[in-house]
Amino acid sequence: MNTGSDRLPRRRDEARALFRNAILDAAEAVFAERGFHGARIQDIAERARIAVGTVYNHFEHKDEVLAALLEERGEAMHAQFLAAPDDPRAFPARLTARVARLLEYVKEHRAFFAIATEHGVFASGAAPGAPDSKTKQRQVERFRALFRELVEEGIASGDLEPMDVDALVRFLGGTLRASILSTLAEHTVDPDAQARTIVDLFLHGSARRRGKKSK
Amino acid sequence: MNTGSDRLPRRRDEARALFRNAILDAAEAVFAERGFHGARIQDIAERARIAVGTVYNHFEHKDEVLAALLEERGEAMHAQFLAAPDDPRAFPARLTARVARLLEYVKEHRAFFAIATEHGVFASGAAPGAPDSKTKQRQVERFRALFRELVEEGIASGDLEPMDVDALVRFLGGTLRASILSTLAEHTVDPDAQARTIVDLFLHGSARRRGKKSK
Amino acid sequence: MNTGSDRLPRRRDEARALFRNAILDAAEAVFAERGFHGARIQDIAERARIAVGTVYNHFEHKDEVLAALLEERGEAMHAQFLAAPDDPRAFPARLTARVARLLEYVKEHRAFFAIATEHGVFASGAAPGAPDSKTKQRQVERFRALFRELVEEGIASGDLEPMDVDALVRFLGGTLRASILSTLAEHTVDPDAQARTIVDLFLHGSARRRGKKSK
Amino acid sequence: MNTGSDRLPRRRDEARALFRNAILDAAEAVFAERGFHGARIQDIAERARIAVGTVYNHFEHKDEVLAALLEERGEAMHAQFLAAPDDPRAFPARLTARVARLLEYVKEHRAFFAIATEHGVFASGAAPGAPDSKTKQRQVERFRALFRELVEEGIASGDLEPMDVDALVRFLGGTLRASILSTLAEHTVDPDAQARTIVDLFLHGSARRRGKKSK
DNA sequence: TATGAATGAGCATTCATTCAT
DNA sequence: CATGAATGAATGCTCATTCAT
Repeated sequence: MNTGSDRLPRRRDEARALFRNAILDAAEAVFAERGFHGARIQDIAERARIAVGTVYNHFEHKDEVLAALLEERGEAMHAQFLAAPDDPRAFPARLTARVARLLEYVKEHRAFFAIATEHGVFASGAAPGAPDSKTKQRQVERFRALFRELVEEGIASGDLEPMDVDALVRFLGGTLRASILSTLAEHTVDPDAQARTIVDLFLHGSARRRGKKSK
Repeated sequence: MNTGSDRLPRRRDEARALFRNAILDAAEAVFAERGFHGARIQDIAERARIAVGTVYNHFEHKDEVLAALLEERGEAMHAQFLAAPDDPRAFPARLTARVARLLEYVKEHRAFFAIATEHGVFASGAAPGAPDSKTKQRQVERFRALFRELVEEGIASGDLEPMDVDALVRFLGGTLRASILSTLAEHTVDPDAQARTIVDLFLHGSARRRGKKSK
Repeated sequence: MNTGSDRLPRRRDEARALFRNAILDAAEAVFAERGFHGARIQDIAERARIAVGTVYNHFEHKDEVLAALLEERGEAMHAQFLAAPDDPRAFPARLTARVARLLEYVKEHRAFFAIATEHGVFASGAAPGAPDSKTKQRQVERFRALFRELVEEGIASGDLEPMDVDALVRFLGGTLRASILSTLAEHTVDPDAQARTIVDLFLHGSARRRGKKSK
Repeated sequence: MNTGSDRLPRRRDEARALFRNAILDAAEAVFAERGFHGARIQDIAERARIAVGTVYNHFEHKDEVLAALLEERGEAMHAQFLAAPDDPRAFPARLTARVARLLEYVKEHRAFFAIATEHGVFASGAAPGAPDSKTKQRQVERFRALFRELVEEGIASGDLEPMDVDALVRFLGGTLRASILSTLAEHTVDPDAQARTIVDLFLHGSARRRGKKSK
């Protein structure tokens, strides 16, 4: 299954991937700390314990480091938010499950989430001045599409008010963004409980509930 | 009413204010377009049709230009969002009126709103790498306090669910931020209608309403 | 003797001279404190309690302020060092009297002396980078000429070794410069005593005197 | 003697030293020509035939270039002035030998001597406005200490008048400074002859010598 | 391929000088 | 003539990118 000839290339590829990943890890930390402009390639290289030149052996430009970061880590985050086979069928519970998974991802990648929102991945308001790569736009679209799908699903199932889809998408993005960002610093919150709160607000708002409804 | 002796000083002060304002106007546009780091003092000066040195006759540092912008324009925006004597008494209508005024302000100062949110005025998620002046922090606190007050008022009046105040504050901020940012590009929306939609989402969420309640 | 018509002009001239002097006084202090390059016209104006523009009503350039300073105050210092009618006839006593007068002048104009030496007035080694005006050169020459005259007088009278005049001039300048500069900070020294020490070193050097000669 | 493993580092260090030296050489010339403030990093870089950035790869600030210059070249000059094993024992001859060595050094480093004196290394009268680094102060102290030592030695041996040591130190510094500076431009003088003249003036002053003593 | 020094365009800031009031 | 704000050339320093080793 593994011929001798491809053993070396494979090793080589693994080595490349190792470097690449180390760079992205470092970039994640540094971009989150200082923002895109404040982060120097030098800083990233130092944090990755490699030389500046090496960064340029893996990425053409500083922009590309950011793009790759948003692309690859965004892909993972995106995957977490996708519906899973075992998710409940009912819309509210289903949404809650997905949000909980997202929160769990964020818990492990606080820095990345900060970067992602800074670059408008969650709810527009992009960072002006930062590079506006294709990749970045695509990632933004990707999440927007996911949200839209979700909202349409909710409308179809009769769980969401059949109103302007874009408005609902923004509402969902804004709610998630604000709630998650604020927990970036805290380390204690339980993802499931938080997810329930978020979804409850998204679904029923903040108005006083007289009857028995909620949850 | 205007003695001869103070005529000159008054003129001078007016001139100073004129320059200062021109700089802030230019900065508003340039910061919004390119972000803090991307904005060159040169750009701001050119846009204001003055010389670079003049900028420094009015502000000590680039940072200070941003701080003054957030301070002064933020003050105005803040004022719009304050309760007005003629506002309705009932919480929902009251909130709607205030949001509508805010929207009207934003309509005239799209660029500023973008900057304000980028710097975390509306809902944290500050821009890393940007200067973190006292002024800026104060402005952020200011809005947070206003939101908190509003939320507490709503809880007191029985219109809002008596839950974690911070969570509601974030929810409100996130909802406003997302909704308003998305309309920054559009020129057509009616502030009142938009305000109603926003407040409705904030109060009753996105869940399908079976009964007759909403409007 | 004083017709009505010239009264006003005279007053005007006096006013001009007042301003001019205030500027030079301020410049003396600021140049001494921060050096030519470090001194900003602004600083000088502030110290003189006038506006920057006013400095330019009296001097064309920054250079010219320095030049005027060296010229006018140098003239005064020069005058002190000139032989006076009452000076003793014998060369050593004569030299001592002149040096004592110089020291007295310096006592009152420490700042100026520092500037003068910085600009090579006493013993070359000019400050590179500082403007090299005609005036400045003239002032330098002036003192050099005075020293040369003095040395030649000493040789003629048989009191100085008839050696290379330039070498003696430098020796005299160097001895004066070093001795005076070091006393710039101290406030206690008696000019006469110091003058005697300086002249003694200049005349007889530092070698141990066995016999009875000195003084 | 030279293992393979250290060959590369050694080369690198050599390269670094080469650049560093080129920068210091250039700085020596430019500082001497235009003074500290007048010297632009650009000028130094151009003279060294390197890029501006390279200067900053070797020195943090402009100040540091000057400091390194004073430190390193000053060290060498200092070394020349130190007593050597072969120096004569008798004070006058000993001093003459040392001064001659100093003159020889200066002959090769005219520019540096000018800078050193400008910054007060030889006899106070520091350049106001120029940076006042630790290094610089140390270098000044260093020479002063050397002079003091020398003077004390002379007093101990009975060759110098047992008077105020500081006064003698200043006298020596002033004499050297003035004599050397004036020869900076000339290229012909014989160091030994000049040293004899200087020391003779320092020891016996400029007064006419009747007897047979001198030399 | 990793390294890290060299490069130089780019930018914030200063300050001598001008000029309308 | 005094004033002081406007001007813009000049300069120190940074940092993305290149490239010889």
